[in-house]
Amino acid sequence: MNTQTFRNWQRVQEEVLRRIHAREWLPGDLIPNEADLAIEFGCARSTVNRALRSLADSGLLDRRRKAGTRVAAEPVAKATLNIAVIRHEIEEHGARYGYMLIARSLVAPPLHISGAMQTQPMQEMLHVRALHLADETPYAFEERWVNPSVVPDALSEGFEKLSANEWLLKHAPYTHGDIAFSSVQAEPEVAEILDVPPHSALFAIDRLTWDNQASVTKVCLLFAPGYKLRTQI
Amino acid sequence: MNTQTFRNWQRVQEEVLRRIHAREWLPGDLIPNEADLAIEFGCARSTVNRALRSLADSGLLDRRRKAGTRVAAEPVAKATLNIAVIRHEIEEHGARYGYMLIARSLVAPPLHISGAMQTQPMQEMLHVRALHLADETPYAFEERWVNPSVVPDALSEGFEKLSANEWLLKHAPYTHGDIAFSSVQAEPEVAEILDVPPHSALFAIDRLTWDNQASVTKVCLLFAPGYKLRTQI
DNA sequence: AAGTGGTCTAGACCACGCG
DNA sequence: GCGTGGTCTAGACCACTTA
Repeated sequence: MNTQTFRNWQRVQEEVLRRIHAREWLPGDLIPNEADLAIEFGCARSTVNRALRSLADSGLLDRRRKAGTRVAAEPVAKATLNIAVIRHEIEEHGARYGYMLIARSLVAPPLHISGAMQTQPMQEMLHVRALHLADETPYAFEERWVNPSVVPDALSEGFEKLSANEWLLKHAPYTHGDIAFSSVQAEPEVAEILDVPPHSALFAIDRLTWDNQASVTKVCLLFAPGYKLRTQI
Repeated sequence: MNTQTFRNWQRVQEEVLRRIHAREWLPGDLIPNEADLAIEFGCARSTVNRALRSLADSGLLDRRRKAGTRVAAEPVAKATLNIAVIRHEIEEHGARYGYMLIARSLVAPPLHISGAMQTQPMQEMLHVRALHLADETPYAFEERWVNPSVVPDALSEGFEKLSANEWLLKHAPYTHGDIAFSSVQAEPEVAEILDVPPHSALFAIDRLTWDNQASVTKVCLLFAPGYKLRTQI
């Protein structure tokens, strides 16, 4: 029944992709329903369903009950970024990872931090500043706020050898988070830490994670010039 | 059989998520196999399979035949970015979209372009430079190379009113692409176009798309300071 | 060798949302 | 109303990988 011995739904998917790409089915076109395609491909409807659902997830198809399945008029490219631990990212490039703690304190945060994290303005938070290095060269500066009422164990962790970046991933589960990528000019202090000229263009990743309704941690990572975040679409 | 009338697999998924999050199942732990979970949840194995497969896709579970399913020791956060047409991005923010063509020519590209696009060095390519505006303010500078042997129709398109960004999405299908995000200093010429101080930190998106083995287009988008690319994890 | 997840099937019921 | 996709089931076979 299969022309290959396995992954029949991928065969279906590839054939559908081929038809879209060969412009047999044009953007906006209604394609045959699942039952008809199942007959055509000689497989069960659920196999067709899996193939089409997967393509709809990637944005190439628009599916609506009763209205049927259409080729997306303007496919939205979806790029999936893997946000790994910085140590792994560096080691994957074949470089030697280094870590330096710059500061660690328990203080009341600035208002824009307590505001974003929705904590009481006077509540003390754990503040950690650290540097990640690749082959002894500054790679990324990390500035982080940790909510101690959600992660009390963090108070007894010095972050001297193990980065907060890595410690939190193992000890502080989160349910969801917001992430933003941007470009910023290096302030003099950060420029010195990263050993780059003042006002260099740095790649910034801002991340705020939540454990249900409570904020876990807010981090800003500033990457030295030359950093690129890559992926495929 | 369902406690809600629909989406039973999501109930299973949420219960598994709850157990991971409540640390009933710790990172690295082996969880019960599909058949046992199906009995426990009173549903078919394929329902459990869908729930667990979906969690494995998001990086929270590691699944291997015979070895079973484990809670990921270090969940890799996967951020999905929707790379939309710039016009839509601006209009979604409630701003008025504007477009200005700066230059359009057919020339032999620099070597690093023909190299990346794997075209013959002397082969002429369509070169387009344009500006996207939000509420009359420069938003992003677009510099693009289009492979005319893959998209011949582009030669008869002036890109005076409709941006290449938008035109290509409708007229030039692609099978895959590479994308990179980085931070760059504005060169004087670009700074003037974007109306920002020289050496401003710009957010850059580099994209190279392919139609099977042939490169379709290579584009560099430079966003004015303040731009942020946001998503959820 | 044996247990696990990956896939497929044939059939079923139903939520949704066009018309 | 009714066609469509969304989901679920019970069962089956098999690829993979570890023990």
